[in-house]
This record gives sequence, structure tokens and C-alpha cells, in this order.
Amino acid sequence: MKEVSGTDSALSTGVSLPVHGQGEAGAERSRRVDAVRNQGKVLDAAERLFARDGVERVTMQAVAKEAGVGVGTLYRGFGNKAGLAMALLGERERQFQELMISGPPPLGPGAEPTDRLTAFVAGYAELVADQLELVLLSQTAAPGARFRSGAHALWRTHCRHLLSLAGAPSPELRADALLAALSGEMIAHWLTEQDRNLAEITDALAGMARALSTK
Amino acid sequence: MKEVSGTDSALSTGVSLPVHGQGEAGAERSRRVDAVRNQGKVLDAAERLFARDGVERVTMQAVAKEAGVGVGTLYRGFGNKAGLAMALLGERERQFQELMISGPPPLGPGAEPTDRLTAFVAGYAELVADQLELVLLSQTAAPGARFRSGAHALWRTHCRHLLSLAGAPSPELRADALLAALSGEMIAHWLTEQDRNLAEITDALAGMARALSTK
DNA sequence: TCATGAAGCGGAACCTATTCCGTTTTCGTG
DNA sequence: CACGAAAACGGAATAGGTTCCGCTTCATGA
Repeated sequence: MKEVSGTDSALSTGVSLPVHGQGEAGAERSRRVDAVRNQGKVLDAAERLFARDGVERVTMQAVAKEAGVGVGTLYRGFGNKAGLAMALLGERERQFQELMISGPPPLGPGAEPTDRLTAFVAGYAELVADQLELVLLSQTAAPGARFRSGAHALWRTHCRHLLSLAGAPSPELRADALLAALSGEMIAHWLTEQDRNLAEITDALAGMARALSTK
Repeated sequence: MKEVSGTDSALSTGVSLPVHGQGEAGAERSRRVDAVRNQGKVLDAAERLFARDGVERVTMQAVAKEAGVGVGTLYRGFGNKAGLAMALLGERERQFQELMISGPPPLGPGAEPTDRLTAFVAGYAELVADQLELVLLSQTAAPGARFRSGAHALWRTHCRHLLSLAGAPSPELRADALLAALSGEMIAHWLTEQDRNLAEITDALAGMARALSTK
């Protein structure tokens, strides 16, 4: 089971926290120590319960109880259930972002745009598949909410940039379209309702990425 | 305001009705007359309230009350709120299906596969944009539920077929990917959060469809 | 150290979608 | 027409996400 580093794994994935974004925008005044501690307790509790009972069957009440806090605290810290999922996803997303921004080619800098894009698509699909339940939950938020998360903005910018370098028309819209094909719902559908394996999926997606890179 | 033909506009768009599918599969025994009448009353009431107050702010209770039936009747007839939306969408979807299957080219038969596909994509995007609120609601159902609707199956089959004729690799996955780019959430995002106009969107989507048609 | 106001807390209350189940209506049969 | 089973009904009850608000704790600075 993955470690989400108890105390400060918190989020850097934005989510649009009600109080202050913590990581999304520049740091303001320091948060109160009890608040930080509670966020950590909540993330631990959520991870534990999600792993044990499945994301869908864990209620916010249950998470609050397991963490030893009130539900109000959950909502102040994460906004809603989807936000909690995004925060849990944060750790792994950051790892992938790292590789994408400064890791070795073809995912990282140094390869041809099209190759970087196909590497991104394959890697991201794998990330989604690995964390399917959490991704599905995170994309459950109000329609369009996911587009506003800091994490998503990064994926989009990256794709747009690569498409742009490759000379593709409408790089912005194509970036969004590509990411739409990488939604949890889509991957879940291919994986579970059409019994495709991840390799098939990433191959096909890489092909699409290549096709969309073309002028 | 659109007429949903009071009595029998019902659905032919499937939705996975709890009791019997009514139109999805071959007709079984005839439904009870009171049930048919109630479905009509519900559709009328829903359309009226949705138009007046906005889809999001209309509760199932309110629809039931306006229709003069109990909530149980709503759920027996449409499964859930998303199902109700799908049923309301049905009318216009059927019109588009008609054009797509037997209308004039390039949407209908007779044109090159790629041209038919771009026509489909543009037309479908327009349909979604026109009915944005209902589409968003209909896609709110349990993750993946939309892939199981009869309507969606038809769109997918059509795209897959055209992509296949055009010689594209992985026509099935590409069809799904194309439809993912046509989701209500995606179109809404482009339209409202990026102030694109429909023409821009359909142009870009048509370009993508063309790119994806390529071997 | 103490006062003070902001930040955070807990958990009851709220709002809705959805389910359940006892009652009523239909419809085919005898 | 009368019956009985099946199909529908209605609306109270349930469940779980989210909001609200009075109370506590922390951080600051005098």
C-alpha cells in the first residue's frame, strides 16, 4: 500500500480549498498547527478506509470519525468528497509531473514533441488506471470543476505546448480532447466494460496522440 | 418552447428503465394505460420546470408534484434524475439519428467516410450545445452509465464504422475518444470557461475527426 | 503574561436523491 | 361481472453529502 506521508502530504493539487489554497497560489500567512495536523489525520484516515472498504462505500462521516475530527473539518480542508480524492491523488500526480518536467526523455525534455506527447499519454493513462477509484471520485465534482484544478491545468499546458511545437492546429482544444480521452470514466469503461488491457489502451491512445499532432 | 408530445413522447432512448425498457429491446406486453399517461405527465412537467427554473434547481419532488404523481412513479419510469434528462433529450436525439442514418450527405449516406464523420461531429456538438443543461444532467449518472444507453451505443457504432471505413487504427477506441471530446462537460468548458463560440469548436473538432481518420 | 480577534472546530440540521412497502388500479380470465 | 395476480402508485422513510453556527484554540502584540 502506498504511503501518503502522514503529516504533511497535504495537497499541492489545489482543489479550490474554501479557506486558503495552500500551494495553489503563493503562500500567505502560516496555517495554524492544529489545522495542519488535522489535514494529515484526515488524509491518513481516508486512505485507510478507502483501501479497506472501497471509495464508494466510505462516507464522509466515517472518514471524520476515523480521523477523530468533525465533518466540518473535512469540508473546510478539502471542500468536498471529490476534493479529498484529489488531495490523495496529489502525491502520485506530483511524482509524474516531476518526471514530465525534468525527467529523462521521452517523457521528459529532450525528445521530439510527438514522442514526448505519446509518452505522456501512456504514462498518464497508467496513472489513471492505477488509481482508478480515486480518479473517478475526483471527477465526480461539479461539472467542469476538474478543469479548474491546478493539476489539470498543468497537464493541459503540457499537452498544448507539445501539440503546438508539433505544429498541430487548435492545440488548446486538442489538448483538452486528449485529456478527455484520459478521463477516469473513459479508462474505466475500456478496462472493465470492454476488457481491454492497459497495453492496448495506451497503444491506441499513443496512436491518437500521434495523429492529433499532425498538421 | 418545444413540444414533447404530452402522451407518448416517452423514451426510445433506453436509459435502462427499471421495469421494462420500452423501445430499447423488442416490445413485450403492452404497458398499462395509467403508466403511459403518467410518463407523459412527468415529461411535460419536467420540461416546464426545467425551462422555468433551470435543470439544477428543480428537485425530483418538485417534478412529481407538478406532474401530480408520487416520486416513486418518477423513479419507476425513469430510473433516476439523469434518466429523466435522457428521456427529455430523446426527441431531439432521434431527429439527429434519423438524419445521420438516412438523411442527405454529408451527414447521411453517400459521402466519404471522413466527410460523414466530420459532419457528425459538428452536428452532434451543436446538439449538445443546444441542450447543454440536459446533457450535463444526463451525464451525471453513475460513472460509465452513459456508455450503456442505447443512444450512445448508436453514436459509437456510427463513428466506429466510419473510422473503420476510413482505415483508421483502433476504430473502437477512437470512436470513444471522439465522443469523449463531445461530452457535455467538455463542450460546456469550451463554451463558457474559454468563451469559444460554437463555430470554433466544431471546426476544431472536425479537424480532429479528420486527423483521427488517418491511418 | 494576558487580551483579542481571527482561524478552526464539531456535529446537529438540512436538503435531495433514492428506496421501500403497503395500497390501489389494470387487465386478462372464468 | 367478479376475481386474482401483476403492475403501478404515492409518499413516508432512509442515506449521505454539505452547510451552518455557536464554541474553542491559536497567534499576535502590547
